[in-house]
Amino acid sequence: MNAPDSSRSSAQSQQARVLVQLRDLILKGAFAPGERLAEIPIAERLGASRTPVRLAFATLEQEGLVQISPTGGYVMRAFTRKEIDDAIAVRGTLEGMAARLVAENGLTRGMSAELHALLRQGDEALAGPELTIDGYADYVEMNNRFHDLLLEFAGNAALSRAVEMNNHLPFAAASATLPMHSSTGDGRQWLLITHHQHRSMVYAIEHREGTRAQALAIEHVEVARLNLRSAYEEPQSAIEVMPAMRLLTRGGRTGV
Amino acid sequence: MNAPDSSRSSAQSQQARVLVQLRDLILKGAFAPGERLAEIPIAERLGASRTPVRLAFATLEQEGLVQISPTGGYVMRAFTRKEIDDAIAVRGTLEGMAARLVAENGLTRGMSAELHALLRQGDEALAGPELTIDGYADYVEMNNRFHDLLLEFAGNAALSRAVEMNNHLPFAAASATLPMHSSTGDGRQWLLITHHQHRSMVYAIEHREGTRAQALAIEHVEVARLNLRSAYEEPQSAIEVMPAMRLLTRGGRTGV
DNA sequence: CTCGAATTCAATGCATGCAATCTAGTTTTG
DNA sequence: CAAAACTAGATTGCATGCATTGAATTCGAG
Repeated sequence: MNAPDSSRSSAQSQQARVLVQLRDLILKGAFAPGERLAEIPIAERLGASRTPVRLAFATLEQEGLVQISPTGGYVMRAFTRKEIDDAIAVRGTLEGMAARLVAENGLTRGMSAELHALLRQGDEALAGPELTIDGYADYVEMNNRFHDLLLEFAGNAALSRAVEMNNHLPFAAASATLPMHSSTGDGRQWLLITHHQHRSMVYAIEHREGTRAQALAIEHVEVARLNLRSAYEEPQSAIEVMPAMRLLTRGGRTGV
Repeated sequence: MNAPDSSRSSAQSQQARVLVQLRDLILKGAFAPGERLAEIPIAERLGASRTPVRLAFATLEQEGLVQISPTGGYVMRAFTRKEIDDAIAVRGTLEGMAARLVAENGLTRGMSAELHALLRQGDEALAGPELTIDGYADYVEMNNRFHDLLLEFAGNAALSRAVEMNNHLPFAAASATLPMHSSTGDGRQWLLITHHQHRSMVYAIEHREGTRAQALAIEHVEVARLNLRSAYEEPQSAIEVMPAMRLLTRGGRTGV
């Protein structure tokens, strides 16, 4: 209706653009769990025809964000707390494997330098007595790169793919569970803890302590679980920072 | 134009049928690595229009079987030996996690009975002094169900999804690396070893020995790695049993 | 004879039309 | 008044047409 032909000048294909925008909409909680995802309204909303939308649906279904309706079409999925918890546990196992691999294979000088640069970046982000918004953003950015780098250094494509797939679920990614406590006072405390874990992991990796590096990576994701748990206790405040909280069901049911 | 509308009476959708058939074609080595996968010939070959084929491509690309060509369209992927090895290692880690979870959560009576039934089925398949074709098929069937059951008992949907995704890669699935030695004399030896590992895993799980169960599951996939390695040494005989061997590149390059 | 450039052909990406199917609303009957 | 059946509307699944873009072939020049 509103002729959204803005950003039509984007050089990439419709298919890629629709996929990204639709995934963003979903993760922003634009659709309620169980809601029918009709092709035509979404196509109009994104300024494309039904074909790229349908393509995007196929991908999003693989990613686990939408479900195929038995009657045809797609339906917004609901996520239980257990599912998110389980996905975080899977991430812990996979990142633990990555850390162990990196420790066993050893770091080149360049790799080590990159990791230490990220550690310093984290130091700076957490330097002051108070955590600023910019410092927080810097830390999140550093955190993402740290986790990506570990996977890259592990040199296992299947492992990277598995983590990437897992991270598509809401709240399962490394950065997803950090933001919720940024404004509260103890947010900095949590970041100091995770940052210390990062430093320990680098130390363990550099000293070829594979088992320790693995254990640290597994323990590392427990912070994400704790943060998610506390977000559950204050849903109304958490939903403002993380709109995808809408996708979580209260009870134990997957939206069927 | 030759209108292959056989099996058109299948009740399922074109999309699902094309996806399954195309995946089968790929895993049977119908396309050479790097080969351009044109929509029209494939659509004609499968008796559908280009639309379902395109949909299937999107899914297969998520599964990692085909690549998007930078110029547009899709290209058959090549797999290096390292990629397969890495995928098997990932499966080991994930199945190790599953075994540990089952051990920690405990088995119900029914679960235990199911596992023991599979163990007995394996005993019978390997009973005779010689391994028959039927016995081999029974063992493969049992093996698949064993691994599926462990994942199911783990009760972690994200974990199941990760394994499922990983298994889409050729040779990465649990059953994929068993068949190659069926005809040779030492095939039975290998199956006896893996069967013993199954039994040990069930024992460890029943006794809540999570770490042992995990270690056994990780070690379990090493047999798959060894089998894959020996298949490399006799490529011409292996390619007859496993046509997907064609998809493996000799050198270290991914088909680019 | 070889290399380069222009042209022609084919294939993709996307939009849309059409038939089958599901949904919702309304009417009718017990 | 309630429940079931029928009808009308809308939506999906699929096929296909069209324009744009990449690839290959052929022609020409050095």
